[in-house]
Amino acid sequence: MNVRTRLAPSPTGKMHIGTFRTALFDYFLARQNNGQFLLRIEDTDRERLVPGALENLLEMFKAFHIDYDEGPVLQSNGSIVETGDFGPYVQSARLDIYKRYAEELIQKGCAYPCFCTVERLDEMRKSQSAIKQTTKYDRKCLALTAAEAEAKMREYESNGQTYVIRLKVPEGRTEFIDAIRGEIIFDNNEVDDCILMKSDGYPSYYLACTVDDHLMKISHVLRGEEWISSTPKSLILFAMFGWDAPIFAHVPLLLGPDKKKLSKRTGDTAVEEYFKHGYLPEALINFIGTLGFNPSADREIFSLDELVTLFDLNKVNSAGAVLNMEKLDWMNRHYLMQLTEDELANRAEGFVHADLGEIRVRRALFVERSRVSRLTEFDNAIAAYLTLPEYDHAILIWKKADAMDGMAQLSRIQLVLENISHETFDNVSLLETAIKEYIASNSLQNGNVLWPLRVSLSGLEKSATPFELLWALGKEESLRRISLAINYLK
RNA sequence: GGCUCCAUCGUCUAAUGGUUAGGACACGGGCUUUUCAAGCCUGUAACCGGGGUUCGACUCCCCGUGGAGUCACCA
Repeated sequence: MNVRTRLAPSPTGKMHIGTFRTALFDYFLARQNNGQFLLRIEDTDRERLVPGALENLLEMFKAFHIDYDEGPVLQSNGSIVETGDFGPYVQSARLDIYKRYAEELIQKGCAYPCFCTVERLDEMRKSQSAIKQTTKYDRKCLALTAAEAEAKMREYESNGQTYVIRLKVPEGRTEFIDAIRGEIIFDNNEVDDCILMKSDGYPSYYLACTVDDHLMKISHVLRGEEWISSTPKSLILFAMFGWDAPIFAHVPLLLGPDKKKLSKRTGDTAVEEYFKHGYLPEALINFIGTLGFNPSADREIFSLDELVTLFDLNKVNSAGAVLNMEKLDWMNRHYLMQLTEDELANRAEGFVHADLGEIRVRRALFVERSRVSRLTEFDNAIAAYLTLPEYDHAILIWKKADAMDGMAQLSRIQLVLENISHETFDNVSLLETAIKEYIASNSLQNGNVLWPLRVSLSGLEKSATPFELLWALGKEESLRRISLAINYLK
């Protein structure tokens, strides 16, 4: 079987983190099987369309470097073009197709026009729920004979009135094997005669999605658990058309701390927000991609490529997953630690207000990366490197020494550092070796030398090691700060 | 409320009938160390309940309980 997966979002807002997780699974499955992963835009709800939503979606794919084989692609000049042989991939451009299939269904007696007003439908549902019944269409318009229905359709069309087309759900039951959950059975009595064609001429999700999944030869439908209860409608449609249904796999929900479907009230839902908070794409892929799916018993860190080879639909969990933000922070820190000086400077762009071309800034970022979790924290973390320290007597003096000793130690180390070459200053471990040798050969205590040195450089009670500070600040700036501290103690 | 799904440490999870129920985050302790991180070692902490099936159940079945999703001319 040629594996073809698809992500079918509707452009009603910024890309949702749950959508991204589904996209990841789609991607894993397609890539692992040398199949295709496609993007289809389901924009049939004209009222909920949000300008820029499509662009945001495509930008997020770019930001993650997740590529798909077919669908709309954002060009560098901002325009959108489609690739693939099964287009158009935007549903609003496929209206004639859906219309044709809706007519076929009416011909076959599998669908019928409905002329009920929204007011009547509201009333109907109200009285149904009043007596604790399942709310579903009462089939009033199904009582019309084919001829009556035909005549009424013509009448409505001629005087500009609108009507909808409904699915005529057959008797019996619908069952399917969910690739993640196993057998799921619905009694068709529970399935509503849902609308297939809306009064504005656009198809509903049920019709459009089913038709497109067939026409685009989708082999696996991966989607959120919230879709389980609508699956019978899709299956009924596939059967009516005489098409083979794809494999359905309902992935578990992403939950907020309240264990309910993630919502804006309890956490960030837009992928973009996570980028804004300073999370790295590789960390996000690792974190989200292993939520509800774990490839190993004793490993946490996986690259995108590793997840592609290790992914297994059978091993995807059924239960929802609460987002553990502390773990995301930990993972992000892990990936931050993997970056080289140059990479780090690149990633920090847009997050750090200092000049990233400056060597001191780049080194400061590199030194501080183990002390931050997210890119947004760097601005604060490197502040001490950019402005001259303001000393505090109590901090500058080591607990086991006094001001006299502190000043003496600083004066001595200042002389030592002056004689250390710029080459040595460019290498943290050489610097460390040189200073430790000086301490050892003069029978000094580490604390007596290192503590005031470190504080003279950073001005802080807690900071990176003096060796890292010297390396990041450079010889001249370091000596300048030491002099400053000596003067402060005088 | 109807229907459907789900149920292992606080959280993410491993275990596919036989384990002292493993790992990770977070938390506690220790090592390292001039401080803070990082790193390394280590501790606390879980099979929702009740019945079966079986020589043996976290694992399979049933019934409860709890949680969630869904019931639109939204997807």
